[in-house]
Amino acid sequence: MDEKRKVSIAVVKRLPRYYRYLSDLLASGITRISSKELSTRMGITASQIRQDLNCFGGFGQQGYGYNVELLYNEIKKIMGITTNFKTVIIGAGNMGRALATYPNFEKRGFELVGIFDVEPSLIGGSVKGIKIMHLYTLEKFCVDNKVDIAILTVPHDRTPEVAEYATRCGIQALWNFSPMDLKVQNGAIIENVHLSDSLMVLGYRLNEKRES
Amino acid sequence: MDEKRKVSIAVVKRLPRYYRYLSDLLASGITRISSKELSTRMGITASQIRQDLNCFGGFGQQGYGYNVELLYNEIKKIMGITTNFKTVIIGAGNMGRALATYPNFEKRGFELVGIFDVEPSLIGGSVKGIKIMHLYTLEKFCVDNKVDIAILTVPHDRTPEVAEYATRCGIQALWNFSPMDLKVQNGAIIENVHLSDSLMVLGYRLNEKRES
DNA sequence: TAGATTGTTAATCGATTAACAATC
DNA sequence: TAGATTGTTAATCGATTAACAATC
Repeated sequence: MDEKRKVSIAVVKRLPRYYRYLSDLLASGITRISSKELSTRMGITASQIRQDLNCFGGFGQQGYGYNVELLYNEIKKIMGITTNFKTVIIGAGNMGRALATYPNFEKRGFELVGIFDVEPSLIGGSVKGIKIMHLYTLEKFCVDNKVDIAILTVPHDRTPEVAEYATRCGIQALWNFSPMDLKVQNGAIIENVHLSDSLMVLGYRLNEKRES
Repeated sequence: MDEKRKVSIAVVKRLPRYYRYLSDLLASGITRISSKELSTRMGITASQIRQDLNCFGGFGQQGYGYNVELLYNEIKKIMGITTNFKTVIIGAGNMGRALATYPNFEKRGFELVGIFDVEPSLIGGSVKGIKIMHLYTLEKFCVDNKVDIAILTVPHDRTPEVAEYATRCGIQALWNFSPMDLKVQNGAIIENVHLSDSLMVLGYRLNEKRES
């Protein structure tokens, strides 16, 4: 009895954006907002906002609009920010260490519980008070700690094996920073970040602008 | 006389992916490929591949398929990888320094020419052989060097003013890492990265999977 | 040549936008 | 109550997929 159909990925990808705007509204003391007013701020249509939100429920009120705090908390729940995902970083290089100190992740409900690497000179060190451990101890670590997510910031050529190992340890979600499409393994969920892809799109758009 | 209509952003965003797959094919010594075979590897339809490529020209040959090296070089040109964009990093914190050492950017035609910050303890130091300079010297630096792109890895609250300053210095493209939608200023092109948005989507999908 | 595979047009699908009755 | 604005259905738009004639 699967009564509600799956929300499209296009909608899901807009949710963090709604969350950011609502957070800003809340911070500036605005308590109610109409889809019309929000659409002006976000640069999308009011129709789209109402359609998107109605995938999850009727959070508004006719003639009034939306209560900012209520809507903010609803999206917080929908996005799982209240879940407190236990997260490990695999790969304690520059990018791994940068992500470890990224302040936004904790605010969004992601708790860093461990950092792993294979490089002897790094192991035993710590980032943000969290010890860097040897990757081979991840399996034991996952038995003791219920790890939800692994952030993969490992060299390109090691990524597939590390991903495979992480999922074998029972980690169900991978956030991959290598410039490759990691294939789903052992049923794990994967988000590929592809920073250089994004930069290449910027380059394309810059050339396009200059040519016009 | 604008005879060719603008390529949709959906297509442009797939180009780096084609580029990666072709690079891999080239590395493994495969010299020709059909849209059918490539579609299997990439997990998209052959129709989409042919449609996408034909936005830019007819690179294939009936009965044969595509020459891998030729197609690779065409996409390289289309994406502007041959352009060698001069790039500066603004914000020499953890993320800025991590990006400075990210090996893929140079390979993709982005040359790091300067790093800027306002923090006195950082200025004078260097990353990857490139001196960290005071942000207020950026204007002069841009007069002496033709800077194409600024990578913004500055704190959230300083981002709008820094972006505005960078564009006033004549920089036409910004790659923004702050969790906010930077508005186009002085006609500059902007790509927002939004790492925490991506992580939140991963969290949503993980919850969704667990609930099913 | 015959088989394979492109380039391109037409059909389908899904996402966005418009419209409006319901109702606060 | 009258005005405003939602939730939702219908219309539109654009992107993806299918089909196939052209041709290597």
